[in-house]
Amino acid sequence: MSEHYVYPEWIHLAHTFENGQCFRWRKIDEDHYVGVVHGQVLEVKSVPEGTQLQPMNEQTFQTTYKRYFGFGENLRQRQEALAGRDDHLRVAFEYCEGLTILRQDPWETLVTFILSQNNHMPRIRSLVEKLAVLRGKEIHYLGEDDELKEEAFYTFPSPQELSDVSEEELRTLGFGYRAKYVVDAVEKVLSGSVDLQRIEELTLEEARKELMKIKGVGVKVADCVLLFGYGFQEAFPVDVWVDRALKRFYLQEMKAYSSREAFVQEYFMGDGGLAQQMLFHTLRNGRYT
DNA sequence: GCCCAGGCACTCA
DNA sequence: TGAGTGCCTGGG
Repeated sequence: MSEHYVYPEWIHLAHTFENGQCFRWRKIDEDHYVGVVHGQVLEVKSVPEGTQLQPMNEQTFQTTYKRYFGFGENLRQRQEALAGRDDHLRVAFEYCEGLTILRQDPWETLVTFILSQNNHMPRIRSLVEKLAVLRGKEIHYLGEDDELKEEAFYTFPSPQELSDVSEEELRTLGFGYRAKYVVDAVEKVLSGSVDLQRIEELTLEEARKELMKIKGVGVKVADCVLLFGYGFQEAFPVDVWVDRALKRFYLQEMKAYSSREAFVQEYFMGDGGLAQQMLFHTLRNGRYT
């Protein structure tokens, strides 16, 4: 049996893993998931004392995974502050308790959201998985579940590992017109014309511009990468669902602002990313009547 | 079997 | 600067 570690903070795993911010977690049963993160197969379970991770030791947790799960970032207080703004956010707060915004690997997040455009979630999952099988490293599950032990898992391939992948090869796998976007992202990151490390030091606006140098990356995809990959808490990706929510709930308020962007920054108090996830998740799951 | 999805790029006014 | 349209594909 591999080592495990329990962090004394509870998060709602289903709300966190099944809200469209990540695509490599799989449900084993209630409050129990398995996924590939930072090059290893990780099992996560909600337990009475908090959140149990396996395999994990305290040092690895502190250096890598604490950040990934967004632990220790006053999530509840921030959600509560948003809930105080209006009834729509209050409803979302009650439904989304324990929803966390993950801080995933920027490269993986970038490619994942390039693949997300014009796609359903199950298909996004399938494409991400295909890419992992294509060039990722095979790794194995180290827990106690006998079925999972038999399975092969794959890391998400680095830009170097994808350097020899052609548009043609990706098209054959069903990537469609997004194939050339993935190839372009690999080229620009490897050549240094897009510097993924530098992005975290930029302002939201500058960071967006940098990411949008890549073909197939527009404002929506860039904002997803900045929020889910870099932790820009003020990033506010607007997809069809969030667009519906804004029009349905905030049309009047928005008119008082010079732009939608200005409204979002002011109204959600710099915590647009969290507000966006709450509204998206609540609306998409039919909790607004 | 058809429809359409957590968009983007390109064109044209 | 904004609206309109084509794009790959397979899950629902």
